[in-house]
Amino acid sequence: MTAVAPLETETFSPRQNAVLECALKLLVAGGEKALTTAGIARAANCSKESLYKWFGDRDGMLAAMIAFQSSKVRTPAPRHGAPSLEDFTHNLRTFAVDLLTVLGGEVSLALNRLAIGQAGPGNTGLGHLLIEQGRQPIEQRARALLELGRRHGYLAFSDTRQAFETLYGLVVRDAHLRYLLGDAPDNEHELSARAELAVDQFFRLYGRKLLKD
Amino acid sequence: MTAVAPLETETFSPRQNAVLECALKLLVAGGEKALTTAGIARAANCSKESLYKWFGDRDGMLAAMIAFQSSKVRTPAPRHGAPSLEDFTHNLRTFAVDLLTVLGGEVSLALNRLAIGQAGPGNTGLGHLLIEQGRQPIEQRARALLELGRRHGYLAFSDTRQAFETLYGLVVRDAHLRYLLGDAPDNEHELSARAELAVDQFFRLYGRKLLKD
DNA sequence: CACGAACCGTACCGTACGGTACATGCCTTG
DNA sequence: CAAGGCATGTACCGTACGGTACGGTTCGTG
Repeated sequence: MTAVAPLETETFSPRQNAVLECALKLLVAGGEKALTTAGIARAANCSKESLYKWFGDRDGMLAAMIAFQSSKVRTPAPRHGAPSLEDFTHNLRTFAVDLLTVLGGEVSLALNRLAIGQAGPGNTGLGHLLIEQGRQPIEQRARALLELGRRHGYLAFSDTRQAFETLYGLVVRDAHLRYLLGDAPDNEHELSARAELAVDQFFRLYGRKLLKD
Repeated sequence: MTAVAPLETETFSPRQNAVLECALKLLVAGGEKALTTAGIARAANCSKESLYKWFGDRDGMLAAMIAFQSSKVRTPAPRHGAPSLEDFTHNLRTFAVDLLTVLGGEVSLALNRLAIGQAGPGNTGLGHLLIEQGRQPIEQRARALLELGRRHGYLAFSDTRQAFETLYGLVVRDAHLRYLLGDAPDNEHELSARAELAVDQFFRLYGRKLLKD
């Protein structure tokens, strides 16, 4: 099919991007019930007919919103070279804080709530889309980071996926679900404290014994 | 307030329980969109008027469903006494498997999807209810288990909450969210393997060095 | 300038839902 | 047996949404 598509920035026109941005704002502000076609058209100063012309139907609109949001996020590649143990630890902590920040972000929460609310026995489309577009980049970045640490002798593991999932669990715990259910996200101080503790625990599980005593 | 209420099975009449059971079945089968008042009345052979008489409105119905479901779950208290290390390890693994099984259960997933879909900027009612009714018992059971292990010298920690959250993260990882988004739950074999690994990791973080070499 | 494409705003249609009202029937109670 | 409460089932109402159709406007193009 479209296996040769080289750039994913061209999936939508600027006008459509603006409309999707408005739709995201609406979703964040009022949840799924506030995301009506009429509401989007009114907020974006466009006609419903254009919405249906561009996105097909409401589900296409939701999928487009997910794709658009994921296209906005650039996953910063960790600068390679030869990081010291301190650098690498700092990288891990930064990743942990970034992860918690992203998961607690308004737009991410709204889209996750949307996909989860839609998910049912048969409706796995949005969910899988969200996993693909939102989760995979994070996992790729984390796996690259972990393997970098292994190459430099700071970490020891055989299964990258297992190591990543452990790190994810230590960092996120049940925070994501609490956020989704409406709990107020933690402040920046708690966030970094959690990240530090999680990375510390992760090193005790997967770090080579380069740490003091 | 009702601190002396010995039995919480009396919150709803048997007839109402049957209706709630039907409503849960509908929710599990078809998601939130299938949970209409007319549908519930038809499936339960009752009238809409009775529904509104018993539960007030639709939100009251949802809250009653959560309360009813949580009232069905009995948290088995770990048998006290003096467990050996093997017993205690087995208890932890059982807890881990139970936790994953509960979180992956159809009813739990459906209710969580419902509450998450409803959750928004102001709508935190159902979410908090779900946290209180569904989460607290599990946490209490786990904390009791952890402190039992500490009393017997198998574990060493100062902050029970921190230890519990670590155990939770190691056991659950991102499984709950994947379930919620529509991923098929893991089979029993994967489940117990995950539980075993998680408990092993937890011992390496919080266990006294009673493990071999 | 003339033409056409794209788009906006609005009006419209069918449907489906939450909630209410009412008529019928069952079952307890005096 | 009579009467009243309680539940069922159906019909009904207002509303709001997804989706479509249409007239008017803007803008690029030959």
